[in-house]
Amino acid sequence: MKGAKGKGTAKRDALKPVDDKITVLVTNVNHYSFRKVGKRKAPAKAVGKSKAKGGKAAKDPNKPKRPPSAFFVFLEEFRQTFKKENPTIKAVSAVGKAGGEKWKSLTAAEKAPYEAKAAKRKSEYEKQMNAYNKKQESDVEDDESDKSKSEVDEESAQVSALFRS
DNA sequence: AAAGTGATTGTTGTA
DNA sequence: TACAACAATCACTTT
Repeated sequence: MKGAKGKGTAKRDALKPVDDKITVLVTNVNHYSFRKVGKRKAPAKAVGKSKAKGGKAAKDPNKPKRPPSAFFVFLEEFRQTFKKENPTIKAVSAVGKAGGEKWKSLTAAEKAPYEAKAAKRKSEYEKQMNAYNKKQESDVEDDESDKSKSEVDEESAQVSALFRS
């Protein structure tokens, strides 16, 4: 009975806390209203990672993944630091909590570099999406013999994008 | 063996 | 406009 998870079938958060901090910034923010005060996710979607069963959606290795937010960029670095100071702690939950707490303690100026990097990532994402969409159009139907040429051309574009930075 | 889970915040995509 | 879903990570859990 380790019962580490407890819920078991609970997808990601089922019922997340979010009850004490959110109210604060809601008052003045008219643009974005409430940040989803209450539940984050209701349906039980399989995320699409696996599935790979008779279906067709998902399972697109070429599909570019969403660009990491500034917080995630910060997390990448934070994880290393956290791991060094806490080599024994490897739980994602521990790093996530510590990272979130630290992130909030950072000032806008300190977040700036991370946001800049995130913006850059987004730029690349758009570029890759462009290539991905283009591929989709060509991929709908056609002869696979010509596909090789297309793939090579697209890869070159992506590689070039990476070098541009 | 391989996919899923947990925990964080931000951004993207969709209705 | 507002919400749902997903992005990385890694040991453990489940099928």
